[in-house]
Amino acid sequence: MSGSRARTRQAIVEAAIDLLGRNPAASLGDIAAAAEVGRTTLHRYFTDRADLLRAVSAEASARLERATAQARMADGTGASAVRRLCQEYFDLGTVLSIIFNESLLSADQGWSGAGGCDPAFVAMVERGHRDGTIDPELPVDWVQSLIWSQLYAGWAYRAETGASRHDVLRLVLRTVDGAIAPRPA
Amino acid sequence: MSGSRARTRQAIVEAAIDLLGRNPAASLGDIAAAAEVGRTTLHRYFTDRADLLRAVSAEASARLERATAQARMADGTGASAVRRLCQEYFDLGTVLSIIFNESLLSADQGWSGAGGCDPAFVAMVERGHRDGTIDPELPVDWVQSLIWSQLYAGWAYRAETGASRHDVLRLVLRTVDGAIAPRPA
DNA sequence: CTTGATTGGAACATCGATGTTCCATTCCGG
DNA sequence: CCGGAATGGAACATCGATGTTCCAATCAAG
Repeated sequence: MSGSRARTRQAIVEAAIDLLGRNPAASLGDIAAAAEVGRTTLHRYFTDRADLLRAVSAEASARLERATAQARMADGTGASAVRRLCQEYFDLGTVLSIIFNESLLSADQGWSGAGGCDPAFVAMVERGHRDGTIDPELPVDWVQSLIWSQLYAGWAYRAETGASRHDVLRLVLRTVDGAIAPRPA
Repeated sequence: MSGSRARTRQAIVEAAIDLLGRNPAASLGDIAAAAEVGRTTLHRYFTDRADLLRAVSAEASARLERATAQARMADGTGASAVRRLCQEYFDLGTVLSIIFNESLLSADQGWSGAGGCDPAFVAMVERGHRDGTIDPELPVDWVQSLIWSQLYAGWAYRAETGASRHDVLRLVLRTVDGAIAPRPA
């Protein structure tokens, strides 16, 4: 039945996001095991490893886009929008790693990772430059790189230290705020 | 002759640091090619892949230690010492990735990556907490994670944008300074 | 020049990951 | 209950990375 197929497929994609986020070289066998399906079943849904990767990438992009929309980058001061964006991205977890690694391989998406293309993001940071809430010395690209690296660092920090979600989010926001703040000097 | 052997060995280790830093799954064949030696020769110097990894790890640790000593973490204010440390680490390049990935696998070294053990580092940050140059709300572990992530981000940023060493170092230092500065509020 | 050291290449066996095929079992709606 | 859909496991072929062996070519010092 079609409902069952959809559920199985989703379970595989989710297991793949989890494992591939931690280790991009995870084997299909491990992914199948994590999804609690046979390796045969996995191949029944995704002919190739590449096929699975495409599905994972699509799911990750969808989640990223949802979080992005949620952040309303066009509202408020530049810095407050950056803060909201960090909050929304924070819970993406291993999806961040997926997007991050993916951007190094296929420069297909109009977004993220590499050349910092997303016009809404550029607009947000440049607005911050003008309204005095983001250090004008920091290029847009750099701010993007800063956000990604801090979100990743926060995720890793949490995994290492076992700190609470709330505490780590607090640290990330405080750090990013301080980093992008214009200098008094 | 012994001089030749040492030179060949060093060339292999250096090529390995370069390739493995970019891609931890690089094949021995690629590494041999990058070192401009035959794969046979590589195996003559390092029986295992594990054997080569040990040598790479040792070399990376040595370079890291040299840079650490150079930074004189005990001198000056906490923040100024952090700044010096970033400067010294900045040129380590792919060595940073090696150390970073390594720390996730083998928690043997008394240093770096994971639990932030190095007593000199702890002393430096706590000094900064006391002398008012480092935000006391940021745990020592977090400052360490911040430094690593920014150095890595800086390296990646440079590779992506082609910005000059000097400009990227400037961005890294400015960002870390701002991030660890105590908040006026 | 001669000799031992060093190297590169070819061939081979092994191993794990991958992808495919086939069959038995289980699940679920009609 | 029945029949098709969905699943899991076993077996097999393939492929790339790895590690080993052997031999010919080259280098470098005496």
